[in-house]
Amino acid sequence: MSRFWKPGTEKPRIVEDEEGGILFYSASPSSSGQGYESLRQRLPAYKYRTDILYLVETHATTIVVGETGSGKTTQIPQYLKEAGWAEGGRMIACTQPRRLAVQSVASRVAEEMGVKLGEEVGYTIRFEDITNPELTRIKFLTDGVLLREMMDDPLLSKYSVIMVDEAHERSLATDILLGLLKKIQRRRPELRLIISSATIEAKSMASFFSASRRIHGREDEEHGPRKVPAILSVEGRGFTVQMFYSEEPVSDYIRAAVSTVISIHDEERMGDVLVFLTGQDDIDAAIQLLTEDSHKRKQELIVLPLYSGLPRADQDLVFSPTPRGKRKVIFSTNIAETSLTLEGVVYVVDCGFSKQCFYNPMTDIENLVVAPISKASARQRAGRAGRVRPGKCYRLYTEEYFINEMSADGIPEMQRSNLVSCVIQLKALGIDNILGFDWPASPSPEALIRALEVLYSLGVLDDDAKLTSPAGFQVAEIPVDPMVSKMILASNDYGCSEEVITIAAVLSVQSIWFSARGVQKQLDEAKLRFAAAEGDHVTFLNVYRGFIESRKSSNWCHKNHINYHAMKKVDEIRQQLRRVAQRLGITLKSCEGDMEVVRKAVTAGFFANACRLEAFSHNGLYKTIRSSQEVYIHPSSVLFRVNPKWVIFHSIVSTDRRYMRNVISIDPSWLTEAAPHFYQNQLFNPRPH
DNA sequence: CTGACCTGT
Repeated sequence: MSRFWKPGTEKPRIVEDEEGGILFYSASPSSSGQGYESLRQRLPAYKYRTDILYLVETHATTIVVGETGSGKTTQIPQYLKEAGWAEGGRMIACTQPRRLAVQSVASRVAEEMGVKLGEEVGYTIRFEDITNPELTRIKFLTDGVLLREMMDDPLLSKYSVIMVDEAHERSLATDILLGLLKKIQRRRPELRLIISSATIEAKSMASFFSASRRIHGREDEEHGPRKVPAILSVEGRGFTVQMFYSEEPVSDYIRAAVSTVISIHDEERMGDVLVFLTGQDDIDAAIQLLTEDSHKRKQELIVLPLYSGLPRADQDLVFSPTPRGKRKVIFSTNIAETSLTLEGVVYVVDCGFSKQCFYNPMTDIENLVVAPISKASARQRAGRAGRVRPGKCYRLYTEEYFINEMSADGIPEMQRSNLVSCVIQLKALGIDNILGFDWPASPSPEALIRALEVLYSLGVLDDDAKLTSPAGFQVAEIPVDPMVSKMILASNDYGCSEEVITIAAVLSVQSIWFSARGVQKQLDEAKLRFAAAEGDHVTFLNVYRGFIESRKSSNWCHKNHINYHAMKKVDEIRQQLRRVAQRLGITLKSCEGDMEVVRKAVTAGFFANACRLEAFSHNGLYKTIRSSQEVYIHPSSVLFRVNPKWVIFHSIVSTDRRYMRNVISIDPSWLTEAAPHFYQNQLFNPRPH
């Protein structure tokens, strides 16, 4: 059982742990915080309490290397508060990359302190602000929310200490935040930073925060904290994990994973198995193989898939306790690497790959590809076997490959993403020299220049690459992709903001359609009930109207193959966008069914994604106007096989062909109307056919 | 004639 549970006392319950994963803690002893004192003192972090406080006092930046179960996330903010860092109206902030982690860590800390959540201890995530400006002293928040807060308070002046947790994950928001915090430190020497990171990244974090691009010798060494970061290592509470490697390279990792599971089951003592694969297809194939191969063992195995697209009820199955005499086998994507922690896992099988998204600034296309993982990822996966008792990890690659060929770290998201949103955020914070910005991991100049070009073409940046007023500031203010923001701004001129905000909300979620194996046909039929001749964006409006008319019924969604949770999110985003739009002076107005103005507003944001059907094309070949790239309408679009002459797409997925997803038909004259500078006269030049 | 790794404002 879990290390926090005293057998025979109370039943364990599930809450998030400090890695943002799920772990069994003992049930709360009572409503008072008294009972936590001894529990807190047994955490590894407690031994370092004095050291942590001393280092934070004397150093501008402290890097805490803390492994699983060290208690750093829940304890350090409390130590800081106890030492007086939250006095005089100041606050202690602690950021997390994920919403769930923010909520659970905040409620855990409130419980330990014996205070009501939302008073002394609070949290803020999108759509949810559980803080009290008068009372809150310790605030947990996503790093994305803290970035948004900077737009109102660029120096984050209400915080005395900012702890950035899980910095080794190198998410886009974390890296932007780190770059900006380094800048803030120069203006606010009294501010303290705590960066929490895994071992591998600690040194690069330290050198990032020590290196100064300013003139040396200016620093005032007699007063204030030391500028060179301190590094403190706190041991974790993970159990040892024994490693096993393939003797030879594996050609079919799905088959290898399944046979490894079978031999674990036949030869090893009880304990659940977690298998890391790359995606839904892998997982379905592996489960099919295993159930075919192991019908004899059927009564003993509970085989479950786990990926984010799975309905919530199916996801919850993996958390139910394994009955006595049975063994759970979970086939999972990367979701189990950082986002969720499964209790009871003793054996991990690691295929050595994951799906990763790479952005190509030359083609402006994102590619989702199966790629080898890094050593850091492999260690993280292996560590999932050592939370309950000593575990075993089976790597489906050779030890030689691990040592000599696997790269130490993954490529930070910053270096493989479209940077349009990132650049506009920095511009809104007054960072003029984007190319010279001091990033924790510099993105390629090509990606930055592409982002600047896109923003310039949207009229968001002027000739001096400064944010335009008011358009640039308005686009930065709306919490969606800049092209979507631009579309919302344009909707004000066309008198269709209600419709366009709904479309913007739908475009901001993964997919509103519910797709599962074997029901594609029913899904296609359901789609036809909502399909609009103008294209997918107008179809979304029909779906949303139906959802509202059904009074947001989950049953209605189910019957129409629509993802209820996605629609709830659409509704929340829509409400947020309406509030922001009103604040920016946009009139909320419906065009009452005039879809031409809606399509014009879409064009105003997405003119750069215009395509023309090739003359005499029999297979639906389009070419983009901007760069003559060959593209096709995705079969999931309502315009598939309709093939209007002129279309605009929202995004491209690249497989063997490049497919446009979410397509709307337009009139080419709207392009020159929306972006004369962008198209000039290239549209109507006759081309030889 | 077919795609959805994971996050976040």
